[in-house]
Amino acid sequence: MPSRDPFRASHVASRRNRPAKPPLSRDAIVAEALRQISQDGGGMSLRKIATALDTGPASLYAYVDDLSELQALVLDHALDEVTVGAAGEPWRARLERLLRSYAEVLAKSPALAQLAFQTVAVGPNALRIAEALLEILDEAGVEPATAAWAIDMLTMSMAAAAAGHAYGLDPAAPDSPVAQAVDRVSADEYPRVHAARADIMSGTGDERFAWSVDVLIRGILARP
Amino acid sequence: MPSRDPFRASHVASRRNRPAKPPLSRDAIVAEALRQISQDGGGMSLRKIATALDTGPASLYAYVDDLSELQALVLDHALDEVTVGAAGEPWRARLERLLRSYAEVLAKSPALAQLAFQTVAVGPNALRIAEALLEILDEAGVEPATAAWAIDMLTMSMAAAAAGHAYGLDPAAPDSPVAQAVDRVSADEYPRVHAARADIMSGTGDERFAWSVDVLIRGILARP
DNA sequence: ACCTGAACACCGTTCAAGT
DNA sequence: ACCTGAACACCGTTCAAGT
Repeated sequence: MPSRDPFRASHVASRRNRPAKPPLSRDAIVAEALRQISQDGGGMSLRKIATALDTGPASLYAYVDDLSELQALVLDHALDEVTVGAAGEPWRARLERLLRSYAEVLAKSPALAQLAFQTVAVGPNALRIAEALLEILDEAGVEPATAAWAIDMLTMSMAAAAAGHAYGLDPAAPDSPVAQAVDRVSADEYPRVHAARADIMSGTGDERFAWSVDVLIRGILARP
Repeated sequence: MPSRDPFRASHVASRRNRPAKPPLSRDAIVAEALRQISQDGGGMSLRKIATALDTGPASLYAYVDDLSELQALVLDHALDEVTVGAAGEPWRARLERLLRSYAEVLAKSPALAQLAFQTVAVGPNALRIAEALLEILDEAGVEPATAAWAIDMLTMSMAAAAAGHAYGLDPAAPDSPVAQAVDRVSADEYPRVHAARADIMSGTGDERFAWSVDVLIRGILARP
Protein backbone atom coordinates (compact mmCIF):
# COMPACT_ATOMS: atom_id res chain seq x y z
CA MET A 1 0.00 0.00 0.00
CA PRO A 2 2.30 2.78 -1.14
CA SER A 3 -0.29 5.53 -0.61
CA ARG A 4 -0.26 4.86 3.13
CA ASP A 5 3.41 5.77 3.32
CA PRO A 6 3.42 8.51 5.99
CA PHE A 7 6.52 10.22 4.60
CA ARG A 8 5.13 10.60 1.17
CA ALA A 9 1.83 11.97 2.43
CA SER A 10 3.41 14.70 4.58
CA HIS A 11 6.13 15.44 2.09
CA VAL A 12 3.91 16.50 -0.76
CA ALA A 13 1.25 18.16 1.32
CA SER A 14 -0.44 19.97 -1.56
CA ARG A 15 -1.84 16.79 -3.16
CA ARG A 16 -2.61 14.42 -0.41
CA ASN A 17 -5.35 12.52 -2.13
CA ARG A 18 -3.63 11.76 -5.42
CA PRO A 19 0.01 11.72 -4.39
CA ALA A 20 1.77 12.70 -7.61
CA LYS A 21 0.87 9.52 -9.43
CA PRO A 22 3.38 9.23 -12.25
CA PRO A 23 1.87 8.62 -15.69
CA LEU A 24 1.69 5.01 -16.80
CA SER A 25 4.59 3.98 -19.02
CA ARG A 26 6.45 0.93 -20.15
CA ASP A 27 9.38 1.88 -17.95
CA ALA A 28 7.25 2.37 -14.87
CA ILE A 29 5.62 -1.01 -15.43
CA VAL A 30 8.93 -2.81 -15.90
CA ALA A 31 10.47 -1.06 -12.89
CA GLU A 32 7.56 -2.02 -10.64
CA ALA A 33 7.64 -5.59 -11.97
CA LEU A 34 11.35 -5.86 -11.22
CA ARG A 35 10.76 -4.48 -7.75
CA GLN A 36 8.15 -7.15 -7.10
CA ILE A 37 10.11 -10.08 -8.51
CA SER A 38 13.26 -9.04 -6.65
CA GLN A 39 11.52 -9.15 -3.31
CA ASP A 40 12.16 -12.41 -1.57
CA GLY A 41 8.51 -12.93 -0.80
CA GLY A 42 6.75 -13.75 -4.02
CA GLY A 43 6.64 -13.19 -7.72
CA MET A 44 5.31 -10.49 -9.91
CA SER A 45 1.85 -10.38 -11.42
CA LEU A 46 0.13 -8.06 -13.83
CA ARG A 47 -2.60 -7.44 -11.31
CA LYS A 48 -0.23 -6.53 -8.51
CA ILE A 49 1.68 -4.24 -10.84
CA ALA A 50 -1.57 -2.54 -11.87
CA THR A 51 -2.59 -2.06 -8.24
CA ALA A 52 0.79 -0.62 -7.31
CA LEU A 53 0.53 1.76 -10.25
CA ASP A 54 -3.00 2.69 -9.29
CA THR A 55 -4.86 1.30 -12.31
CA GLY A 56 -6.73 -1.74 -13.45
CA PRO A 57 -4.96 -4.69 -15.05
CA ALA A 58 -6.35 -3.92 -18.49
CA SER A 59 -4.44 -0.64 -18.67
CA LEU A 60 -1.10 -2.41 -18.82
CA TYR A 61 -1.94 -3.89 -22.18
CA ALA A 62 -1.50 -0.49 -23.77
CA TYR A 63 2.23 -0.71 -23.04
CA VAL A 64 2.97 -4.42 -23.09
CA ASP A 65 1.76 -7.15 -25.41
CA ASP A 66 1.36 -9.79 -22.77
CA LEU A 67 3.00 -11.36 -19.73
CA SER A 68 5.76 -13.06 -21.66
CA GLU A 69 6.89 -9.82 -23.25
CA LEU A 70 6.95 -8.17 -19.84
CA GLN A 71 9.00 -11.06 -18.47
CA ALA A 72 11.60 -10.60 -21.19
CA LEU A 73 11.79 -6.88 -20.45
CA VAL A 74 12.12 -7.51 -16.73
CA LEU A 75 14.87 -10.08 -17.19
CA ASP A 76 16.92 -7.77 -19.35
CA HIS A 77 16.36 -4.90 -16.95
CA ALA A 78 17.58 -7.08 -14.08
CA LEU A 79 20.75 -7.77 -16.04
CA ASP A 80 21.54 -4.04 -15.79
CA GLU A 81 23.45 -4.85 -12.63
CA VAL A 82 25.74 -7.41 -14.20
CA THR A 83 29.27 -6.08 -14.36
CA VAL A 84 31.23 -7.12 -17.36
CA GLY A 85 34.79 -6.05 -16.61
CA ALA A 86 37.12 -4.34 -19.03
CA ALA A 87 39.20 -5.54 -21.93
CA GLY A 88 42.80 -5.99 -20.89
CA GLU A 89 42.18 -7.80 -17.62
CA PRO A 90 43.45 -11.36 -17.52
CA TRP A 91 40.68 -13.29 -19.23
CA ARG A 92 40.31 -16.02 -16.65
CA ALA A 93 39.71 -13.72 -13.71
CA ARG A 94 37.47 -11.51 -15.81
CA LEU A 95 35.35 -14.45 -16.95
CA GLU A 96 34.97 -15.73 -13.42
CA ARG A 97 33.91 -12.33 -12.15
CA LEU A 98 31.46 -11.84 -14.99
CA LEU A 99 29.84 -15.22 -14.42
CA ARG A 100 29.71 -14.71 -10.68
CA SER A 101 28.10 -11.31 -11.15
CA TYR A 102 25.57 -12.83 -13.55
CA ALA A 103 24.67 -15.62 -11.16
CA GLU A 104 24.46 -13.27 -8.19
CA VAL A 105 22.03 -10.96 -9.94
CA LEU A 106 19.73 -13.85 -10.82
CA ALA A 107 20.03 -15.35 -7.36
CA LYS A 108 18.51 -12.25 -5.78
CA SER A 109 15.19 -14.06 -5.68
CA PRO A 110 13.88 -17.50 -6.65
CA ALA A 111 11.36 -15.96 -9.01
CA LEU A 112 14.04 -14.07 -10.90
CA ALA A 113 16.22 -17.16 -11.27
CA GLN A 114 13.19 -19.02 -12.53
CA LEU A 115 12.58 -16.30 -15.10
CA ALA A 116 16.03 -16.85 -16.57
CA PHE A 117 14.97 -20.37 -17.53
CA GLN A 118 11.60 -19.48 -18.99
CA THR A 119 12.74 -16.50 -20.96
CA VAL A 120 15.57 -15.82 -23.36
CA ALA A 121 16.89 -12.35 -22.79
CA VAL A 122 17.50 -10.62 -26.09
CA GLY A 123 17.58 -7.02 -24.85
CA PRO A 124 20.53 -4.63 -24.69
CA ASN A 125 21.94 -6.10 -21.50
CA ALA A 126 21.92 -9.64 -22.79
CA LEU A 127 23.76 -8.35 -25.85
CA ARG A 128 26.24 -6.41 -23.74
CA ILE A 129 27.01 -9.57 -21.78
CA ALA A 130 27.28 -11.70 -24.92
CA GLU A 131 29.63 -9.12 -26.39
CA ALA A 132 31.88 -9.29 -23.32
CA LEU A 133 31.85 -13.09 -23.31
CA LEU A 134 32.93 -13.19 -26.93
CA GLU A 135 35.73 -10.74 -26.13
CA ILE A 136 36.91 -12.86 -23.21
CA LEU A 137 36.73 -16.16 -25.06
CA ASP A 138 38.59 -14.65 -27.97
CA GLU A 139 41.38 -13.62 -25.64
CA ALA A 140 41.38 -17.13 -24.25
CA GLY A 141 42.05 -18.43 -27.74
CA VAL A 142 38.67 -20.11 -28.18
CA GLU A 143 37.54 -20.52 -31.79
CA PRO A 144 34.69 -18.21 -32.84
CA ALA A 145 32.24 -21.03 -33.57
CA THR A 146 32.93 -22.62 -30.19
CA ALA A 147 32.66 -19.30 -28.41
CA ALA A 148 29.30 -18.59 -30.02
CA TRP A 149 27.83 -21.82 -28.71
CA ALA A 150 29.49 -21.35 -25.35
CA ILE A 151 27.46 -18.21 -24.61
CA ASP A 152 24.26 -20.21 -24.34
CA MET A 153 25.83 -22.87 -22.20
CA LEU A 154 27.52 -20.45 -19.82
CA THR A 155 24.45 -18.30 -19.24
CA MET A 156 22.19 -21.33 -18.82
CA SER A 157 24.59 -22.84 -16.31
CA MET A 158 24.63 -19.61 -14.34
CA ALA A 159 20.85 -19.59 -14.30
CA ALA A 160 20.94 -23.13 -12.97
CA ALA A 161 23.47 -22.18 -10.30
CA ALA A 162 21.38 -19.17 -9.32
CA ALA A 163 18.20 -21.22 -9.12
CA GLY A 164 19.89 -23.80 -6.93
CA HIS A 165 21.17 -21.09 -4.63
CA ALA A 166 17.95 -19.04 -4.55
CA TYR A 167 15.74 -22.04 -3.88
CA GLY A 168 17.84 -23.09 -0.95
CA LEU A 169 18.58 -26.35 -2.71
CA ASP A 170 22.02 -25.53 -1.46
CA PRO A 171 22.93 -29.03 -0.39
CA ALA A 172 25.09 -27.43 2.26
CA ALA A 173 21.96 -26.98 4.36
CA PRO A 174 21.81 -30.29 6.24
CA ASP A 175 18.07 -30.12 6.87
CA SER A 176 16.99 -29.50 3.28
CA PRO A 177 14.56 -32.00 1.75
CA VAL A 178 17.31 -33.17 -0.59
CA ALA A 179 19.71 -33.74 2.25
CA GLN A 180 17.14 -35.77 4.14
CA ALA A 181 16.33 -37.87 1.10
CA VAL A 182 19.97 -38.55 0.34
CA ASP A 183 20.61 -39.51 3.94
CA ARG A 184 17.86 -42.10 3.89
CA VAL A 185 19.03 -43.85 0.70
CA SER A 186 19.19 -47.60 1.15
CA ALA A 187 22.70 -49.03 0.87
CA ASP A 188 21.32 -52.20 -0.72
CA GLU A 189 19.34 -50.63 -3.53
CA TYR A 190 21.65 -47.72 -4.34
CA PRO A 191 25.09 -48.65 -3.02
CA ARG A 192 26.99 -46.00 -4.95
CA VAL A 193 24.65 -43.17 -4.03
CA HIS A 194 24.75 -44.34 -0.44
CA ALA A 195 28.55 -44.41 -0.45
CA ALA A 196 28.70 -40.98 -2.07
CA ARG A 197 26.29 -39.45 0.45
CA ALA A 198 28.85 -37.26 2.13
CA ASP A 199 30.40 -36.11 -1.15
CA ILE A 200 27.02 -35.26 -2.64
CA MET A 201 26.25 -32.94 0.25
CA SER A 202 29.75 -31.53 0.67
CA GLY A 203 31.05 -28.07 -0.14
CA THR A 204 29.71 -24.57 0.28
CA GLY A 205 27.68 -22.85 -2.39
CA ASP A 206 30.75 -20.87 -3.36
CA GLU A 207 32.94 -23.93 -3.72
CA ARG A 208 30.40 -25.65 -5.90
CA PHE A 209 29.95 -22.54 -8.01
CA ALA A 210 33.70 -22.22 -8.53
CA TRP A 211 33.87 -25.90 -9.39
CA SER A 212 31.20 -25.73 -12.05
CA VAL A 213 32.74 -22.65 -13.64
CA ASP A 214 36.01 -24.55 -13.70
CA VAL A 215 34.40 -27.52 -15.41
CA LEU A 216 32.83 -25.29 -18.04
CA ILE A 217 36.02 -23.39 -18.78
CA ARG A 218 38.13 -26.54 -19.03
CA GLY A 219 35.53 -28.19 -21.19
CA ILE A 220 35.25 -25.26 -23.56
CA LEU A 221 39.02 -24.75 -23.79
CA ALA A 222 39.59 -28.46 -24.41
CA ARG A 223 37.66 -28.28 -27.67
CA PRO A 224 39.81 -29.15 -30.70
CA MET B 1 -14.17 -35.56 -21.60
CA PRO B 2 -13.30 -39.19 -20.93
CA SER B 3 -16.88 -40.18 -20.14
CA ARG B 4 -17.89 -39.41 -23.75
CA ASP B 5 -15.49 -42.06 -25.04
CA PRO B 6 -17.78 -44.27 -27.16
CA PHE B 7 -15.70 -47.39 -26.69
CA ARG B 8 -15.75 -47.21 -22.98
CA ALA B 9 -19.46 -46.63 -22.86
CA SER B 10 -20.35 -49.61 -25.05
CA HIS B 11 -17.74 -51.86 -23.52
CA VAL B 12 -19.03 -51.80 -19.99
CA ALA B 13 -22.69 -51.67 -20.83
CA SER B 14 -23.93 -52.53 -17.37
CA ARG B 15 -22.89 -49.18 -15.82
CA ARG B 16 -23.32 -46.59 -18.49
CA ASN B 17 -23.93 -43.65 -16.19
CA ARG B 18 -20.96 -44.13 -13.88
CA PRO B 19 -18.47 -45.82 -16.20
CA ALA B 20 -16.37 -47.91 -13.81
CA LYS B 21 -14.78 -44.91 -12.17
CA PRO B 22 -11.60 -46.19 -10.59
CA PRO B 23 -11.14 -45.28 -6.93
CA LEU B 24 -9.07 -42.20 -6.26
CA SER B 25 -5.47 -42.97 -5.42
CA ARG B 26 -2.08 -41.34 -5.38
CA ASP B 27 -1.05 -43.38 -8.40
CA ALA B 28 -4.13 -42.44 -10.39
CA ILE B 29 -3.54 -38.77 -9.62
CA VAL B 30 0.13 -38.88 -10.61
CA ALA B 31 -0.65 -40.85 -13.78
CA GLU B 32 -3.30 -38.36 -14.87
CA ALA B 33 -1.00 -35.44 -14.02
CA LEU B 34 1.78 -36.94 -16.13
CA ARG B 35 -0.67 -37.51 -18.97
CA GLN B 36 -1.64 -33.84 -18.86
CA ILE B 37 1.86 -32.43 -18.59
CA SER B 38 3.14 -34.67 -21.38
CA GLN B 39 0.58 -33.37 -23.82
CA ASP B 40 2.03 -30.70 -26.00
CA GLY B 41 -0.87 -28.37 -25.39
CA GLY B 42 -0.62 -27.11 -21.86
CA GLY B 43 0.38 -27.94 -18.36
CA MET B 44 -1.19 -29.86 -15.55
CA SER B 45 -3.40 -28.42 -12.87
CA LEU B 46 -5.01 -29.82 -9.76
CA ARG B 47 -8.40 -28.74 -11.01
CA LYS B 48 -8.02 -30.42 -14.39
CA ILE B 49 -6.78 -33.58 -12.71
CA ALA B 50 -9.77 -33.56 -10.39
CA THR B 51 -12.18 -33.10 -13.30
CA ALA B 52 -10.56 -35.91 -15.27
CA LEU B 53 -10.84 -38.15 -12.22
CA ASP B 54 -14.45 -37.12 -11.70
CA THR B 55 -14.10 -35.31 -8.37
CA GLY B 56 -13.66 -31.89 -6.93
CA PRO B 57 -10.23 -30.34 -6.40
CA ALA B 58 -10.41 -30.69 -2.64
CA SER B 59 -10.46 -34.49 -2.85
CA LEU B 60 -6.90 -34.63 -4.15
CA TYR B 61 -5.59 -33.27 -0.87
CA ALA B 62 -6.32 -36.60 0.78
CA TYR B 63 -3.53 -38.15 -1.30
CA VAL B 64 -1.12 -35.31 -1.92
CA ASP B 65 0.16 -32.59 0.41
CA ASP B 66 0.14 -29.83 -2.15
CA LEU B 67 1.07 -28.96 -5.72
CA SER B 68 4.81 -29.04 -5.15
CA GLU B 69 4.69 -32.58 -3.77
CA LEU B 70 2.66 -33.68 -6.77
CA GLN B 71 5.18 -32.03 -9.09
CA ALA B 72 8.03 -33.98 -7.51
CA LEU B 73 6.08 -37.22 -7.89
CA VAL B 74 5.26 -36.46 -11.51
CA LEU B 75 8.86 -35.64 -12.37
CA ASP B 76 10.16 -38.85 -10.91
CA HIS B 77 7.40 -40.82 -12.62
CA ALA B 78 8.36 -39.24 -15.94
CA LEU B 79 11.93 -40.40 -15.39
CA ASP B 80 10.63 -43.98 -15.52
CA GLU B 81 11.34 -43.89 -19.22
CA VAL B 82 14.99 -42.94 -18.91
CA THR B 83 17.18 -45.86 -19.96
CA VAL B 84 20.35 -46.20 -18.01
CA GLY B 85 22.35 -48.80 -19.95
CA ALA B 86 24.24 -51.70 -18.41
CA ALA B 87 27.56 -51.96 -16.63
CA GLY B 88 30.24 -53.24 -18.97
CA GLU B 89 29.41 -51.05 -21.95
CA PRO B 90 32.13 -48.57 -22.89
CA TRP B 91 31.50 -45.71 -20.47
CA ARG B 92 31.60 -42.90 -23.01
CA ALA B 93 28.90 -44.31 -25.26
CA ARG B 94 26.85 -45.32 -22.24
CA LEU B 95 27.05 -41.87 -20.71
CA GLU B 96 26.04 -40.20 -23.94
CA ARG B 97 23.07 -42.51 -24.37
CA LEU B 98 21.96 -42.00 -20.78
CA LEU B 99 22.14 -38.24 -21.04
CA ARG B 100 20.37 -38.23 -24.39
CA SER B 101 17.62 -40.44 -23.00
CA TYR B 102 17.26 -38.13 -20.00
CA ALA B 103 17.04 -35.02 -22.16
CA GLU B 104 14.61 -36.64 -24.58
CA VAL B 105 12.23 -37.65 -21.81
CA LEU B 106 12.16 -34.11 -20.44
CA ALA B 107 11.84 -32.59 -23.91
CA LYS B 108 8.53 -34.38 -24.45
CA SER B 109 6.77 -31.16 -23.51
CA PRO B 110 7.79 -27.64 -22.47
CA ALA B 111 5.93 -27.99 -19.18
CA LEU B 112 7.82 -31.14 -18.27
CA ALA B 113 11.19 -29.57 -19.05
CA GLN B 114 10.18 -26.60 -16.94
CA LEU B 115 9.33 -28.91 -14.07
CA ALA B 116 12.87 -30.28 -14.06
CA PHE B 117 14.11 -26.80 -13.14
CA GLN B 118 11.56 -26.08 -10.45
CA THR B 119 11.75 -29.43 -8.75
CA VAL B 120 14.54 -31.63 -7.51
CA ALA B 121 13.68 -35.22 -8.20
CA VAL B 122 14.52 -37.38 -5.21
CA GLY B 123 12.36 -40.38 -6.01
CA PRO B 124 13.45 -43.88 -7.01
CA ASN B 125 14.09 -42.97 -10.63
CA ALA B 126 16.30 -40.02 -9.80
CA LEU B 127 18.26 -42.36 -7.53
CA ARG B 128 18.47 -45.04 -10.22
CA ILE B 129 19.89 -42.48 -12.63
CA ALA B 130 22.31 -41.08 -10.05
CA GLU B 131 23.47 -44.62 -9.32
CA ALA B 132 24.16 -45.25 -13.00
CA LEU B 133 26.01 -41.96 -13.39
CA LEU B 134 28.26 -42.79 -10.45
CA GLU B 135 28.96 -46.18 -11.99
CA ILE B 136 29.84 -44.65 -15.35
CA LEU B 137 32.00 -41.88 -13.91
CA ASP B 138 33.82 -44.42 -11.76
CA GLU B 139 34.65 -46.43 -14.86
CA ALA B 140 35.84 -43.24 -16.50
CA GLY B 141 38.30 -42.79 -13.68
CA VAL B 142 36.64 -39.73 -12.18
CA GLU B 143 37.29 -39.21 -8.48
CA PRO B 144 34.32 -39.90 -6.19
CA ALA B 145 34.04 -36.33 -4.90
CA THR B 146 34.10 -34.94 -8.43
CA ALA B 147 31.59 -37.51 -9.64
CA ALA B 148 29.22 -36.64 -6.81
CA TRP B 149 29.14 -32.99 -7.81
CA ALA B 150 28.96 -33.87 -11.48
CA ILE B 151 25.54 -35.53 -11.07
CA ASP B 152 23.91 -32.20 -10.34
CA MET B 153 25.65 -30.44 -13.17
CA LEU B 154 24.89 -33.11 -15.75
CA THR B 155 21.21 -33.42 -14.91
CA MET B 156 20.76 -29.65 -14.76
CA SER B 157 22.44 -29.25 -18.12
CA MET B 158 20.16 -31.87 -19.61
CA ALA B 159 17.14 -30.04 -18.23
CA ALA B 160 18.46 -26.88 -19.87
CA ALA B 161 18.99 -28.65 -23.17
CA ALA B 162 15.51 -30.14 -22.98
CA ALA B 163 13.93 -26.79 -22.19
CA GLY B 164 15.72 -25.17 -25.09
CA HIS B 165 14.53 -27.89 -27.40
CA ALA B 166 10.97 -28.09 -26.09
CA TYR B 167 10.44 -24.34 -26.17
CA GLY B 168 11.53 -24.16 -29.76
CA LEU B 169 14.33 -21.86 -28.72
CA ASP B 170 16.17 -24.12 -31.09
CA PRO B 171 18.20 -21.42 -32.78
CA ALA B 172 18.14 -23.62 -35.85
CA ALA B 173 14.67 -22.27 -36.58
CA PRO B 174 15.46 -19.15 -38.63
CA ASP B 175 12.20 -17.38 -37.78
CA SER B 176 12.39 -17.75 -33.99
CA PRO B 177 12.29 -14.53 -31.93
CA VAL B 178 15.90 -15.12 -30.92
CA ALA B 179 17.01 -15.50 -34.51
CA GLN B 180 15.27 -12.30 -35.50
CA ALA B 181 16.81 -10.38 -32.60
CA VAL B 182 20.29 -11.66 -33.34
CA ASP B 183 19.91 -10.80 -37.00
CA ARG B 184 19.05 -7.20 -36.19
CA VAL B 185 22.01 -6.59 -33.86
CA SER B 186 23.82 -3.39 -34.73
CA ALA B 187 27.38 -3.90 -35.92
CA ASP B 188 28.44 -0.64 -34.25
CA GLU B 189 27.18 -1.32 -30.76
CA TYR B 190 27.86 -5.04 -30.59
CA PRO B 191 30.54 -5.79 -33.19
CA ARG B 192 31.45 -9.22 -31.88
CA VAL B 193 27.86 -10.43 -31.54
CA HIS B 194 27.18 -9.08 -35.01
CA ALA B 195 30.19 -10.89 -36.42
CA ALA B 196 29.24 -14.10 -34.64
CA ARG B 197 25.65 -13.97 -35.91
CA ALA B 198 25.97 -16.96 -38.20
CA ASP B 199 27.84 -19.05 -35.64
CA ILE B 200 25.33 -18.30 -32.91
CA MET B 201 22.50 -19.61 -35.05
CA SER B 202 24.40 -22.50 -36.60
CA GLY B 203 24.03 -26.21 -35.98
CA THR B 204 21.11 -28.57 -35.51
CA GLY B 205 19.66 -29.32 -32.10
CA ASP B 206 21.47 -32.66 -32.17
CA GLU B 207 24.83 -31.11 -32.96
CA ARG B 208 24.49 -28.59 -30.16
CA PHE B 209 23.42 -31.29 -27.75
CA ALA B 210 26.40 -33.45 -28.64
CA TRP B 211 28.67 -30.44 -28.29
CA SER B 212 27.48 -29.55 -24.82
CA VAL B 213 27.78 -33.14 -23.62
CA ASP B 214 31.30 -33.09 -24.98
CA VAL B 215 32.13 -29.92 -23.10
CA LEU B 216 30.78 -31.35 -19.86
CA ILE B 217 32.64 -34.63 -20.18
CA ARG B 218 35.93 -32.97 -21.07
CA GLY B 219 35.52 -30.49 -18.27
CA ILE B 220 34.75 -33.14 -15.69
CA LEU B 221 37.55 -35.43 -16.84
CA ALA B 222 40.05 -32.56 -16.86
CA ARG B 223 39.66 -32.10 -13.11
CA PRO B 224 42.91 -32.75 -11.21
C1' DA C 1 -7.24 7.60 -29.63
C1' DC C 2 -6.56 6.36 -25.20
C1' DC C 3 -8.03 4.23 -21.15
C1' DT C 4 -10.63 1.05 -18.00
C1' DG C 5 -14.64 -1.52 -15.23
C1' DA C 6 -16.40 -5.50 -15.41
C1' DA C 7 -16.53 -9.95 -16.90
C1' DC C 8 -14.53 -14.47 -18.39
C1' DA C 9 -12.16 -18.47 -17.70
C1' DC C 10 -9.03 -20.05 -15.12
C1' DC C 11 -5.70 -21.08 -10.62
C1' DG C 12 -4.32 -23.57 -5.49
C1' DT C 13 -6.06 -24.11 -1.02
C1' DT C 14 -9.20 -24.24 3.01
C1' DC C 15 -12.99 -25.61 5.71
C1' DA C 16 -17.48 -26.50 7.25
C1' DA C 17 -20.66 -29.81 6.37
C1' DG C 18 -21.97 -34.12 4.68
C1' DT C 19 -21.76 -39.48 4.55
C1' DA D 1 -12.60 -41.54 8.90
C1' DC D 2 -13.14 -40.28 4.46
C1' DC D 3 -14.80 -37.23 1.13
C1' DT D 4 -16.47 -32.84 -1.09
C1' DG D 5 -19.36 -28.31 -2.35
C1' DA D 6 -18.70 -24.03 -1.91
C1' DA D 7 -16.05 -20.28 -0.91
C1' DC D 8 -11.69 -17.52 -0.74
C1' DA D 9 -8.10 -15.15 -2.67
C1' DC D 10 -5.83 -15.07 -6.39
C1' DC D 11 -4.39 -15.35 -11.86
C1' DG D 12 -3.99 -13.35 -17.39
C1' DT D 13 -6.75 -11.60 -20.92
C1' DT D 14 -10.68 -9.56 -23.47
C1' DC D 15 -14.01 -6.26 -24.70
C1' DA D 16 -17.70 -3.11 -24.57
C1' DA D 17 -18.26 1.23 -22.92
C1' DG D 18 -16.56 5.46 -21.38
C1' DT D 19 -13.73 9.96 -21.94
